[in-house]
Amino acid sequence: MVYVKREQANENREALLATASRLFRERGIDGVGVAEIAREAGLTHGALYKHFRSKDDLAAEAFTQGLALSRAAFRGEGSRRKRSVAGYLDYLLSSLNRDEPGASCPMTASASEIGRHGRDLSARFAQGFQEKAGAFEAVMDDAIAKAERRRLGLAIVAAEIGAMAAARAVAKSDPSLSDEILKAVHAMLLQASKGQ
Amino acid sequence: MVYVKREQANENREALLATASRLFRERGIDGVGVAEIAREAGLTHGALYKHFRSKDDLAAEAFTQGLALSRAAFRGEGSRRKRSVAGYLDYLLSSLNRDEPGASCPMTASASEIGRHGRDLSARFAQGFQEKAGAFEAVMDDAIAKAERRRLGLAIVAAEIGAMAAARAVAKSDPSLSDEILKAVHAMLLQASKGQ
DNA sequence: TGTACATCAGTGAACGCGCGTTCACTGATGTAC
DNA sequence: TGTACATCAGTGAACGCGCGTTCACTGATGTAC
Repeated sequence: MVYVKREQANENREALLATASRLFRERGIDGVGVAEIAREAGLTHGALYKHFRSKDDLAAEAFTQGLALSRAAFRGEGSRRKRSVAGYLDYLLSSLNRDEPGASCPMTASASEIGRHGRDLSARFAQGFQEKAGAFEAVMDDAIAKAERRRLGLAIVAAEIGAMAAARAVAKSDPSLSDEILKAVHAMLLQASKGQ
Repeated sequence: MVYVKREQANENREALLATASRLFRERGIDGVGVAEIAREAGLTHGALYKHFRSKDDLAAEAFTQGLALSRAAFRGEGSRRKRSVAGYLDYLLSSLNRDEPGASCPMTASASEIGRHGRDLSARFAQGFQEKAGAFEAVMDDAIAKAERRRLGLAIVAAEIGAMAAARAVAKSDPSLSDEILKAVHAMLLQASKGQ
């Protein structure tokens, strides 16, 4: 494995990104070491530094990669899920999503950590946030004023992030409260998305 | 400082709790070491283990202590802030609150981390969450059905947590987006709290 | 197409460092009589 | 109230461990002629 073709090297890089992305979402950036990431990707930690300048760099790239994957899933590419506010909320606020943080949106999984890291991660979060809000705007009723749709898009995404974080936080001790939170936010956001 | 009266020992314990609570909110539980906490509280790390069984134990106690303090501030004890949904939201979703995570609600500061720690922290979070939701229920219009008030209370608190996490996440790279998020969620929640 | 050689992904030992936790020790504090 | 002694908060050295990062080395891969 020491001497690899370019193609193989690219695959290794992708494996590092995918592994890092998953583990960071599951256990937090501070909760996972580079050695473990490299090992799970089938490499040694030394190789990791041939692909990324630092753990912070890896975290930033992994965040963006996770965003891209979860965006594709969210928009329902290849699925028959309805592209509507209700359809999006059904997906985002499901218990399935709650129970698999490693496969879910990195913004949702790491919300309260991002502010403690560098400007780079912050900018990537901001980008992802606006895109997700834009997806909601795009499926809202045209009768709602543009500025109001923008406001609602931002608020819905923020609320969805909070709902998932809270639902995950209480899941271990109070599963029924966890479900209740998801349903309560779902109902409130669906109502709010119709405008006043 | 080695030989202290009971009273002094209690003060030291409180200092450890207050320091831990602040630092955990500012940098995350995984982001702060016990040595630093003890040092900032004016003790050595050895002393910390006379007051708490482990770092996890300290984290749980610090979380509850932070909850109690922030609850008092939130409910506006000793202030002339209005006890209403609008008054609560003004306070919780302010840029002041955003910029001082070390003094704000521990649920908001650590939302996405709690799910990765033990059942104990989860239960404390759940308790704090329900209390905060209850405070909102208590100031909502009586005309709204009880079950609906409960639903709204939970949804509002979840959304508020998400709004603050998102606002903090983007603050470093896009301060105006950060403000926009806080305002958007404020408007949406105020509207929602009036019932349909 | 063949040859000569720079590039480069990957290895694994090593770096210094800080982590959470334990422990022997100290002697003032607090208690029991 | 005085005395004898167990308790107990705090110290600081030490534990093993994992952290992020660096580096000398390897030799197949890819390129330049």
